[in-house]
Amino acid sequence: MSKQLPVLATCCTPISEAALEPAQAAEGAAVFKALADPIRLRLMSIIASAGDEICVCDITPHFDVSGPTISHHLKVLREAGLVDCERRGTWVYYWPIPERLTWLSALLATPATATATA
Amino acid sequence: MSKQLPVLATCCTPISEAALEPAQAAEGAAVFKALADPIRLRLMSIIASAGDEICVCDITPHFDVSGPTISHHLKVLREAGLVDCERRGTWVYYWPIPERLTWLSALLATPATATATA
DNA sequence: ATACTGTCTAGAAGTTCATCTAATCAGGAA
DNA sequence: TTCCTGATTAGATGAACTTCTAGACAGTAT
Repeated sequence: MSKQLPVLATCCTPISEAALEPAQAAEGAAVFKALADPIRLRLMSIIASAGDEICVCDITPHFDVSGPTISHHLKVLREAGLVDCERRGTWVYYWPIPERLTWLSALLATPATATATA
Repeated sequence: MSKQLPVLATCCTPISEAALEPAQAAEGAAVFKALADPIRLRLMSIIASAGDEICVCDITPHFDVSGPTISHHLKVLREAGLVDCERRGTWVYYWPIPERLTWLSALLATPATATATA
């Protein structure tokens, strides 16, 4: 179930430091788009804060939308490289890819961010 | 030209640490949506890396789309609270609101982020 | 006042997106 | 095998988004 993705640089220059090249902007915007939905942002947060991994069956009850809709949103997060998953028996488990979040966080970092997170 | 916005908490719990409440998720997703477009992400980057402020007339030449399209995207960034602007004579100047970027960066922070930005 | 420049607003066209229902696939149990 | 449950895929619909052209507005200069 793993996806082949263009590998994002593991580190980057924050957007406040130098203007992004169009190609980098397209890459970054695609990942932000994956988080630009309330349900997907909550999904990401539930998965990322779950500790290790979490079963879809434990995710769905948090939401008021249909199962296929959750499945669709999980696919978007997967294709953005933010999470990955594996079927084990009847159930499918999801876990976060924290490098992706780290990369985004660094992209948005400002001089104040370093102080705030230090 | 300043906007009245619901004030985001200046600090926050990273999404990896605790699951976001629906209301927080809606708030965050709205800001991510503003950055989820290649042109807007480049605009944000150009404005944030300009030092102090920058004239629209110095922004437009970087892009291949029409003036009204740039104007529309700047409005989206403004309504997301990411930038603000002021007309001075013939020209309009934009500057970043770095607290907003700091907030987003902190929201996405992971344990690794603190190390990376420290 | 009139003309010119820089920027924004209004309205329209085409595209993308979120969501649903129905159907399909994967795996376990009888 | 056959049935049942968990999850995904397929297809359709209505809403939202991006972009354009045309027009309006703000300010300067002649």
